[in-house]
Amino acid sequence: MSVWFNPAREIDALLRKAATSVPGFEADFDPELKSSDPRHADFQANGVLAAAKKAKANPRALASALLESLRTEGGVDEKLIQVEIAGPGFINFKLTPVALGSWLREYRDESKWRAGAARLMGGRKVVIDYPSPNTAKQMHVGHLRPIVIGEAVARLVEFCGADLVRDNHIGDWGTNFGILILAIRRAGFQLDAKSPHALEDLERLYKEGSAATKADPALMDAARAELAKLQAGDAANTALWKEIVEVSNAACQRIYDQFDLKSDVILGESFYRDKVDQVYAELQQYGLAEESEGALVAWHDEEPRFSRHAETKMPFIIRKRDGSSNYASTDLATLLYRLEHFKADEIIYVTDGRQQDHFHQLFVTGAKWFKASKRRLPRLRHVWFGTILGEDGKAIKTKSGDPVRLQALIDEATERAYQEVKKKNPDLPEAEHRSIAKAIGVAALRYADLSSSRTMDYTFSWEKLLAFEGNTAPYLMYAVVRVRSIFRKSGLAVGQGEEGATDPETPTEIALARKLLGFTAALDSALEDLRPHHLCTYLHELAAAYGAFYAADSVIVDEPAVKARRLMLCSRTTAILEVGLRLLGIEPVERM
RNA sequence: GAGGGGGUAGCUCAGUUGGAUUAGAGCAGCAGCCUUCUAAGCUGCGGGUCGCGGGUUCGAUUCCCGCCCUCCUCACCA
Repeated sequence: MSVWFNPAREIDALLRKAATSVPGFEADFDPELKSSDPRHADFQANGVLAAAKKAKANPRALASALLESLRTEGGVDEKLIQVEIAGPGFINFKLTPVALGSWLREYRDESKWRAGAARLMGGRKVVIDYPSPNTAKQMHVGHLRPIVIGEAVARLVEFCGADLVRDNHIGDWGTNFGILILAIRRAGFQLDAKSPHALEDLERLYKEGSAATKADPALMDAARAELAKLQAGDAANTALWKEIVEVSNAACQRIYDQFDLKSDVILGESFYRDKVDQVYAELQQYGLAEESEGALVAWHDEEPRFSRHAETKMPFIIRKRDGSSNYASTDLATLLYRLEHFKADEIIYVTDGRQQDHFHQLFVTGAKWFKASKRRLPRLRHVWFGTILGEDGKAIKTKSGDPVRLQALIDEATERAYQEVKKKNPDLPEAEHRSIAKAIGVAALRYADLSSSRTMDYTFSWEKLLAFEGNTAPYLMYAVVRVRSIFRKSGLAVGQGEEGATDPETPTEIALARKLLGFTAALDSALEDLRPHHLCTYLHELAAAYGAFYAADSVIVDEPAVKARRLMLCSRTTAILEVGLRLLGIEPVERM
């Protein structure tokens, strides 16, 4: 018989079918099949308990009637799956070593898993918006998250079959430019885009401008006026703006390169400067926007918070009092562009959680607008993340204080990794020490950020971000290195030497094999809410299972069948670890 | 006030639609394991009334209600 790629799904279907001929089960019976504590079983069906309650029947009796029906219908092959009733009426399904072995022989490489995953998002056109920084600031540790989370989500979605456009929607058309231009003028500063200190100078000026406009409302108005001039096409401000953007983008690119981040398009807010008038016109035409205190705003009375009757007014401001555009204007224009130009089925925005209200209003406004104009509305998702906090427990900001720069963090991670690899593996050539250190350092940062739930805030700490032991990227990469070393020493390529492999036998072989089968479930749960930490958790468990196997069972042994099956386990382990690490944006290394 | 995040082991955090005698992991602590495939590793031990109080249920860290603590957002910043 053929081997099921996803046994849980097949068992679920069989139980539903079996239930149709058993009195006591309704037509919409859900077996509630889920993965189980491995001490009991691989999967357990809990649904009989709920059904028994409805039918006022004895759950265990109902469960055995269901199993009887399953058997008469052909049931499951008991050589592959053991079934038993347990506890108050759970049905346990345990995969036998025969089933595990068959699966491992059948589903052997990335192309098989990719094909399996493609059913999740295959054929969908998806635009993902990240890391979308504001311009004219140096990147600090707070900018780690949009880069790392955005990249992981993008790769995950792409792996699952989406036709993906990565759009870096940089913030290059907002009031921060008004502040910066004002500060430059006030300081009499001459910007030299070629100066190596250009960005530092801009950042210093921005900080000065930010403090000054905060202290003096008249200066804030002056800053807004500079922005209005820029948006109106003023030649001097436009020239200055161009230089600032150029300096800023070059600096960002140096960071992106180190994170292996590539955008398909960079369509910043300024790209939409000539597209906002249509937004104003249409929203007014459909009665979705109106004047309020001189600004053009959208209210959403059906939501108390965004209602015009709310105690604290919170309108969606789509055009400012002075006529200039803002975040909302350009985001609405961007929404339309992504529908018309990219034919997006889905748009994913990766930003800080403090923008939740903005996106809520954007999505509601967009939905009403597209409905009124008879346009198709893409699925809109805000993939938000928590804030990285400074030692003081407050969000890290450029405006105040002096946050750790992202480049400094990368450099420190690389240096620590370099010292470590030189100590652990002194015989490697210097160049390899350097390249391994770079890979491990950045990987450690990424994984540290990705491994906790993205909606959690966390406090910045060198110790946390640069850990190399335990549940860290180096631990996972190390598991890959140990597998590859075995193949290298045996003169085999990964994937070779497994002819005649028997089914897993020892407890550690069986535990590893079961963990390997869990890959697809891990993908599902990571994709569900676009939460990469589910993948991290899985990969750590897989690496741990490999660690136990590695310590308990020698691979290079004399008995050919044992050796073959252990090589097979090694090969599958490294293949899944490598695919999983790459989904997180981490490139494995051969040695470390 | 409204909306959102969080409150689980000394610390940092998992816990998928409520589920099974011991609620998991990493770090930190303690005790072991390198002449054989890389010890960035492996094995074991100790450590938790899952914020508090009710409710629903055969069963609640998970669902409902109330309360407490904490962080974030709330008119022209993005």
